[in-house]
Amino acid sequence: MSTDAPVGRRERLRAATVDEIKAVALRLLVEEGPEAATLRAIAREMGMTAPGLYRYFPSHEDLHKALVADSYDRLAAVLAAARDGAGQVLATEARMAGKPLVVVQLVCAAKAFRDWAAAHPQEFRLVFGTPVPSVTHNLDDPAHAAGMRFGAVFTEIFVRLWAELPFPVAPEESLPEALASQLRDYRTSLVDLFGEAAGDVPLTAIDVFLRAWVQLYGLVAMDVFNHLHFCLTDAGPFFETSLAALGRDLGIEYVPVH
Amino acid sequence: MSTDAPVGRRERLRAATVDEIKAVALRLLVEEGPEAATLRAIAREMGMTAPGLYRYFPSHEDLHKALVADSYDRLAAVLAAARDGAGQVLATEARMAGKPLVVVQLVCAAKAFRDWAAAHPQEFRLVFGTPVPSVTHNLDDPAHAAGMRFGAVFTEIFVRLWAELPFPVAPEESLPEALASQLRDYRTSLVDLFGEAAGDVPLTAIDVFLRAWVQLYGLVAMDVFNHLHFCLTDAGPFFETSLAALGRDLGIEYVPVH
DNA sequence: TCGCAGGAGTTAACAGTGTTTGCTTACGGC
DNA sequence: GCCGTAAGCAAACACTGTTAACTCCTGCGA
Repeated sequence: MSTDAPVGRRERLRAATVDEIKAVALRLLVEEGPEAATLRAIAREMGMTAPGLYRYFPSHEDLHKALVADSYDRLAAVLAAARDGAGQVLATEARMAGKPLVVVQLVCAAKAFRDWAAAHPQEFRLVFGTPVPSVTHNLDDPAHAAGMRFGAVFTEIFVRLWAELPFPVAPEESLPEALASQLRDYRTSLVDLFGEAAGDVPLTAIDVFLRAWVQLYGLVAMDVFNHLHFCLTDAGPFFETSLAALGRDLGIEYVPVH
Repeated sequence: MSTDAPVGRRERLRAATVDEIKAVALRLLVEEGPEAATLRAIAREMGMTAPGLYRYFPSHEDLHKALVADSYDRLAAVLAAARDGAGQVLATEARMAGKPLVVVQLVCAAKAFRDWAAAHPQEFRLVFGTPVPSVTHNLDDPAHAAGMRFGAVFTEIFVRLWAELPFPVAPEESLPEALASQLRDYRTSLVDLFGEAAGDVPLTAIDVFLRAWVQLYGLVAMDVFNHLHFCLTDAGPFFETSLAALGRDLGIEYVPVH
């Protein structure tokens, strides 16, 4: 987002310009479509010329990547806010009475994900659509790091869900070893992020959780990308029944929010 | 694909040129990436110049749409072939003994879908990735019609699955009316395609089936688009456990194929 | 306070894109 | 065999991302 503690006036002005470039680019991308966010259009909007932008971004693609990273971060913030608002929902909505907080948090985050996608389809495409040409998911890519921060919101809730409300799963031995070893590595990275509690989650539970995430992604992506048009005109109610089914897989009872 | 019964020599030559343009464009798109399939590059490859292509396609975007439609049709043909090969699988693979044919057909088709996506990632992007700018899914769009032909392979198997092996579902009344009405319309269109048998499928079963399709799409799309890289390096084994879970939802027992 | 290094921004240009216009050429149907 | 029309081309237009060379200004160090 913004750099930390710019020392001199020069750096401050520079950071402000970087932010303005990204803001204008995002506005063009959202309002006029992805192909409208050309360097010349962005520069024109800012009262300068295209080559000047190269003082701030080494290429158009790098600017694009910065927009992806920022969108990831905004989405992560929205999800975190929804999670943190779950307590309020739990306190005010009558039918929520007695629900475990972590369950309400998961439902709120899932709904916030869909709502964000519906409200910001262009940004959703930007982030979750076809990646740029054969994207080499470099670990030092800022967009990749931002993607991890986004995913952490869901996984953190899930780790807590398992700690508080474990659901019955098959024994780990039932998994093919080729999958088990991958999930073990993934679980190790979760321990680094969320502490020892993550180490207690069985691989089969992670398997179920990943499937839930795939389901959530698939549903929202097909909706935004118009791949559900062949059968549904409004995917909203279908999202409800899908959340309910998803809750059954996770051993929790789904209760509609809002 | 190819026109039906070209009368004169002129039309025959023309159809051959159209096919060559699409073949060259697809080859460039697959081998050099989507942005390499420019009109000039295609024309150069064919020993002609870019404006000449306008005799065959009114715009670059129309050529693109034709490629989408063709890819849909090729995929549909692959799925149909996998379905028709299920009898052979049933006869030769020992552990398949006693399985209902329709179940093997569904599994074969699902696996063929993933295998095709893995073998043709660029074509998968072409068809299932971010659609062209705010795609207006016109009913007269050939790509849309091809998409319906593709979907029909899965839905036909599903209608037959229900007729032969219905699984327990919740009563239709449990669905929110906003969803039920949409599913009713969709079921009516299925009756037009597959006959009266489709009319007997409960709306709740269609709800389950759609969710299965969303799961399948989400899994394959996330794999091709590299959105599973954060947790898996090879999505193959995860696809297996997902197919098993998917089978449970449909009340069938999953048996690995090949 | 002053001088200057270096950052910011410009113009001009290049190679590429999709697309249109006007032209020539060649060939299939009458 | 002629003719009309389809096929294809060269040139041009308005774009795109990107580079090079240049000017100007300004914030910083002495």
